[in-house]
Order: sequence, then structure tokens, then C-alpha cells
Amino acid sequence: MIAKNTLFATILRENGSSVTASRKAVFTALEVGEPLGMNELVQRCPGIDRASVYRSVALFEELGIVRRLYSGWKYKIELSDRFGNHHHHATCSSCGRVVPLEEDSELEESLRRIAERHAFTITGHEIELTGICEECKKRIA
Amino acid sequence: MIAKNTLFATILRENGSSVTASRKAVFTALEVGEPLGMNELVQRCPGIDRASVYRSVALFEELGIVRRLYSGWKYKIELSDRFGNHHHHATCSSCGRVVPLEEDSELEESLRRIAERHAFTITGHEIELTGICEECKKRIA
DNA sequence: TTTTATGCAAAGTTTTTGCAGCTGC
DNA sequence: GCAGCTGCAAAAACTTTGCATAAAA
Repeated sequence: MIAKNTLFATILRENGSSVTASRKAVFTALEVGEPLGMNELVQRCPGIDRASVYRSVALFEELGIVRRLYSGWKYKIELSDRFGNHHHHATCSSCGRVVPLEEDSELEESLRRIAERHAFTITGHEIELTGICEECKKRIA
Repeated sequence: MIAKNTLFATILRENGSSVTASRKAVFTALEVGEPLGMNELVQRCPGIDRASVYRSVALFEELGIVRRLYSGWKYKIELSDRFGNHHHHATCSSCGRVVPLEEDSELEESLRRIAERHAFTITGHEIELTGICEECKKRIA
């Protein structure tokens, strides 16, 4: 917890950015761990202007503090890998449940290899599986 | 080429939807293969109203004819797997360019294995890499 | 003919911007 | 104190909607 705050501050400072009240508010709101849509995020930053939340998220994204998670039409924001959120998701198309998937070195290796073939330098990746979860399979059967 | 058009028409008819001039225009614009943003797409459908393009895309998405690719705050549209090769993407965070990646059996195998561990039945998957493309790397350096 | 889709125009959302004043360092 | 941020308010960008007309089946 203290470690995360410290890392957050360090990343900002390294970039020459200030650790301000509104940035802390946005970061704190995201610390609960649950991905949030922009409206939810704004709501959870009381007293902070919409525009500042947008500006913070844009900056955080550029600095790799957060990442965007797309599900369906909308996106949500969550803290990035560096804050302990490295995982992928499997979304159940039947009940909408999101199953977090653990990291997998073999998979990451495949990705690195593919990117290399295209002379592409990876800075992040996202994997989303769609399917039917265990519970729904049982329920349906 | 004829096959794609036929498939397109079949999907629409099976859903009870008409094969109209504007839908054909949108489909044709996407047939070039390159993912397009909504503005580009509208521009490539001369004489077709913005609203109709939006309506077509919404329908196509529902019917699995197209899919949305997100990058940053924006998204692009491309024809789905059924109309081309199954592939993933690498998006350059510097210039926004989208590099299509070929299928990779080793990677797909890793995904299958991970899903199995969670008793999750995969019906689809999406992989998006973020990074810096070859051109931008040169340009920046 | 009768159902479905389109264009147009207007409204609803979401995101960005300019700028004067406030803050972190 | 100064550069960098913020709030505010307004604009721009993006998306959806209602309805009369036109096109498909």
C-alpha cells in the first residue's frame, strides 16, 4: 500500500510531473482494484473536475500507470501491471462474469517472438478470451 | 471476392435484414482489409449518411460481420475473422498504426491450455499488443 | 403492399480546450 | 516564485434518435 503510493509518486516525478491532489485522488480511486468507467471514476473523485480526471487518466496512460480495459462497447480503467494487476481476462458470454487469468511465461514468450518478427517493440499487451465459464456450463447442461 | 459478398448477403438475410445499398457500401469500404475509424469509414461511403453508417456498423457487429479494435480513446472497425484470416494486432502508441499479426499455433495452444485450467470453454479470443512500430523507432532514434 | 431502411436534422454523450487563478516543489 | 495544474465553462467531437420519405422483399 505504501509501496504503491511510493511507486506512483516516483513515476510521476521521473517524468517531471507533480504529485497533485487530483492525481492522488484518481490513483486512490483506482486502488480499490476494480476497473472503472470514466463516469464511475469521476464520481469516486469527489471535488475533482471531470476535465482533471480525464487529464490524469491520459497522463497515467502515457506513463504506464493505468491501462484501458475494453469490454463490449465501453472501456474501463485499471491500474497497470506495475501495480500488481498483470492479468488477462476470460469473459463468460452467458453470465458476463470475468475470470482473471494468471500470467503465463510460455504465452508471453510467444508474443515476444511474434512481435520480434515485425520489428515491433512491445510495451504492453492485452488478452481477452470469450467463452462459457464452468458454472454456466453446469447450469446449462 | 464473390464468396465474401455472398456470405455477407447470406448473413443479413438469415437475420431477416435487407441487403441495401448503404450496407453494401459499408461492407465494400471495409473489404480493403485495413481497419477504419468511423470518420474514415464515412468518407469511404460517399453519398451515405453518417447515421446510416453508424447503424450499419452496429448491425454488422451484432451479426458478427465486423469487430471493433480499440486503441487509446478511439476505435476502428474491420471485417471479422469470417471474412479473412484470423489474426491479431499490434498498435503503435506513437503513430497509431495497426500492424496485423499472423496466426500462431503455439500461441493459440497456450491459450487453450490456460483456459482449460479454469474449466473455461473458449469461443473466441482477442490479442492486442501495444508498443512502438519499426518506423517510429527509426524516427525517434 | 407492407415492412424495413435511409436521410436529415436535432438532441444526447463524451472528450478536449482556453484561460485565469491556485499549488506543489 | 515559477512552472505546472486545476476548475470552470464553452466548444468540439462523437453517437444516437425521431420522423417523414424511399427502397427492398
